[in-house]
Amino acid sequence: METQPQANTPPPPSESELLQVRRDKLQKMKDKGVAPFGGKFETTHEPGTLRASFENTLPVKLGGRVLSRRIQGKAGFFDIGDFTGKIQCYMNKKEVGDEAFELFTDLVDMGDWVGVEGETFTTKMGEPTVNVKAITVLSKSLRPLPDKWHGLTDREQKYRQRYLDLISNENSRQVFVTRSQMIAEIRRFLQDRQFLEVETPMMQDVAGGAAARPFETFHNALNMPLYLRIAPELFLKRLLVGGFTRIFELNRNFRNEGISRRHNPEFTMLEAYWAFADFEQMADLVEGLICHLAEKFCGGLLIEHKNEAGEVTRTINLQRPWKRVAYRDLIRAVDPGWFELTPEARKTRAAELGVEIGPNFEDYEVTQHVFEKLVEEKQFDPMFVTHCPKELVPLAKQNAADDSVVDVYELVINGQEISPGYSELNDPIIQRQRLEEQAGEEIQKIDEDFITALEFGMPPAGGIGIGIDRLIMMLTGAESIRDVVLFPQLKRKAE
RNA sequence: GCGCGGGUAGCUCAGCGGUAGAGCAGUUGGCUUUUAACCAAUUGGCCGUGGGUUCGAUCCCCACCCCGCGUACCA
Repeated sequence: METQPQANTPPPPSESELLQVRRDKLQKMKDKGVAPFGGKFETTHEPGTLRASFENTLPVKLGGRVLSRRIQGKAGFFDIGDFTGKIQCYMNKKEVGDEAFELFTDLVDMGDWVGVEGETFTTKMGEPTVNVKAITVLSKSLRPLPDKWHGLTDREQKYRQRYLDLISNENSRQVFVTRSQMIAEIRRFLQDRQFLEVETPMMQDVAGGAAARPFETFHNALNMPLYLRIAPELFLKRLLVGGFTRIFELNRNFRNEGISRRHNPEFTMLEAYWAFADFEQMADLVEGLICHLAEKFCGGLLIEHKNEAGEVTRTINLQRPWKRVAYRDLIRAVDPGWFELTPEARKTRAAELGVEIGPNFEDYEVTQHVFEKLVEEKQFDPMFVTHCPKELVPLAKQNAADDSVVDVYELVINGQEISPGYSELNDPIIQRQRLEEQAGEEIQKIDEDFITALEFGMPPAGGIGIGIDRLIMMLTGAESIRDVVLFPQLKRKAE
């Protein structure tokens, strides 16, 4: 094969035409003395809120991004929007003058931020509109927006460039606004019940409070390794010891594990502790909280999940009271003779039931896998699974009548764990034994200072965790945790 | 890690051995109550990356990168 002559090699990559056109407009703005990147602009309204509580003949001043334009000769319509929604604007050449009108038609693009000042009116098509008297460029956009009709559908780009997703997809914007409002409401709900919000370390010497691999980092000045927390539990219990008898923390946890539809390496967890309460009261609290959120934000206790075509694919019924069933009863419903089998026979039986079992599984793990595959993943309406085997939950109190199980619930909704709740273990001697049994070889992972704190006396207490991301998924119908986390973790993409 | 699917214009998508297509966006005209505005014309591509096979590869084969779904591991 012959090599191409040098003269035929393509010219060096230049900016695409679309980008160049916008840079040219930027320069033209500067030439006309129009500042393309604006500054302070005092507003009276936001686009969405103005449209939602619209009145005619109202003088208004507001800012937003130009989302669409419909120009027809000597007049034109355009929509401006932000996280509150959008509103239509109208400009008439005769009213605003040639200069302002041509600035708008010639130099302002879809995607630019503008400030408008004018008076509201309703068009003959019935659309609430701002009749613009003056327009101010607040920020020139140098890149074109995604398709105005289809929005941004490429999953990778939605996650990597969330701002584009938020600009162009109404659903996505709504999910994150709702998420924010729900989290604010959770705080209000707990504060109304005299819970105190606290902050405990995210960088910990020993990553305790759950069974998960932590992220490791290093503090130079202290010359010591640190771990990002996998749970705040052990610090919150220290605060119970300190007399903070109703507390909660709502913030990020970090777990160095696989990523999936249900797992992001950093995720938001609520933990709350209520001294002198038990797991049953905590179940009542969680039931009340989630129903409150559903009624406030989802229009009731029937949560409909829809596919992209808008068809209802699942309805979750949150009507109270929620079922409360013992773990072992749920297993017996799958196989009545399960607990009469030998551990070896249980492995065989699990395989017969279609549950894959690893060769080194402990007996309780075999049962737990059967539970996860045949109970949890099939349970969509809320159910409190109570009295789990103690091996699964080393920080909870053993049941008074049967010390092989613990006084806990595991709330399952939408086929996944949403919230655990415990009667917290406050006996320091038993707590040490339980943690040692769990740690096995890795005994250095025991948080000795936590045990010391318990030895000073921790009040009996009920505790809960709520996986906020999964809760939001359930309430908004999102199928992936990435759709409720603004910037989910992705692999670096080579340039 | 393994399996399946995907990566083509700024965006949404066709094309699957024979000169790269459409809609939207953009550009140029026209249009003073439109709203996926409309009418006319038109610009725009390392067809994810690197190797093969072939006269010829966006298309077939191999490897790699990234994304999604499932599964396994971490537990």
